[in-house]
Amino acid sequence: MQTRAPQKRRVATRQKLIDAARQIVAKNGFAGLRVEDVVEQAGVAKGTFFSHFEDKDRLMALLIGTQMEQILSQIAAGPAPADINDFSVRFAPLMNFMAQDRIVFDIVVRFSGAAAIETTDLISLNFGHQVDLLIIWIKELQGDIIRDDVDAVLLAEGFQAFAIQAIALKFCALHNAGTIQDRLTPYLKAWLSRPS
Amino acid sequence: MQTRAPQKRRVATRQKLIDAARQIVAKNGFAGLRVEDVVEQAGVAKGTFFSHFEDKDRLMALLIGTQMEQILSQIAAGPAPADINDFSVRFAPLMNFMAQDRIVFDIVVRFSGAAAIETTDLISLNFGHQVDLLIIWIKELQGDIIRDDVDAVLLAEGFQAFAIQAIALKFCALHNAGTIQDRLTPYLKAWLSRPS
DNA sequence: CTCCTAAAATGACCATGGTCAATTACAATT
DNA sequence: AATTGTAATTGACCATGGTCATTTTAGGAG
Repeated sequence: MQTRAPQKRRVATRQKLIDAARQIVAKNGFAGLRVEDVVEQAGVAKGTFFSHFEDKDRLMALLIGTQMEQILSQIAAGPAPADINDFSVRFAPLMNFMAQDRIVFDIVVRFSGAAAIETTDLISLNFGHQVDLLIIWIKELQGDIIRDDVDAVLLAEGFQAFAIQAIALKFCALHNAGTIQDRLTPYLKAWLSRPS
Repeated sequence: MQTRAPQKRRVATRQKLIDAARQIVAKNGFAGLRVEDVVEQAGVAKGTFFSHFEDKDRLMALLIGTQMEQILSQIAAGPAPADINDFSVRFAPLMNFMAQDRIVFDIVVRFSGAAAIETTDLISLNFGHQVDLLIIWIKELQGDIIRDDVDAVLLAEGFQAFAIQAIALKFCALHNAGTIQDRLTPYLKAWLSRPS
């Protein structure tokens, strides 16, 4: 089945919608993003929006995923962690981004799909990329300060589970003392440390 | 500040709403729960609903939390796990309940502690009860098959992080092969096992 | 029993995400 | 250039969660 290439017009319209959404998010935050505002700013009809995006959440997932990829590439360009505490520190920008807003975190969780292989969804792709980077970092330290009795893939995916948990606690009124990193580190120490 | 006791009428109305909601969920599932149907079946006006529940999600959280407490008490009444694999098996009913439906899982995550704004929120309470039970189970096996170099509380909370991750993968189209328990067990073995 | 005040309930109304039959613009074919 | 099939867009309309000024009712005081 041959899928015809989209017309130039369609590509332009899509870009107008994305640009408009980005501006609105920059001004009002993700919580203040309304479809009516997006289409008005983009100068298209409401129906056009939904012919480009399955729903509002997909557009948000696109915007969020794009930013997550940018942040992750910054992290990947930086130095590898030297100790377990560094894992939290290096990932702080990405975790703080995910934790900036309840809506953002909800979207991330919903679309994370943790380490998906074949999908066009940027967030789940990003989670895959996170694992890729973590595996590289873990393998560098494995046998040294990191345990080598567990596969690096499992250790990397476990990191993500703890990260999500640490971020979730940020939104808990009862547990919002301290930074995300402070909450994550004890788990990582127990999870990654080489048994002595 | 003295809060006056609610009138009998109010208690009765609240119960009518909850009963109506339960019947609708039993018939249409959580995804098919509409506020208009609830108030119609309860025989009250729409505004009454929102004077009893902050929003629709809170009602769902109440229904879900109630069922989770029932399931957890069943689990607690059963035998303690004899090995690490048993942890997944014992918790299977609760995890399958949380994984029955995307909406249910979303609500659970949102209110699990990621959203423990109200201390009366049954779901976050339930997560606390889960930890309580897990701590008891862990302590029974700690030093034997379970590592004792990490605090039982941390181990219990880590269990939850892995459980959420395992359930989340169920909703990922690419990773929906196998049971939740199958996905959880490798993490638990690595997390709980006494280093040899 | 009759007032009276606060609690409780009401329902018209709003906000906003989402649908779809109808219309317009594009590009390939003649 | 005219025709035509289909991609792209439109906007009136719908579905449903949520609001709030108004009305009704409980139940205590006199």
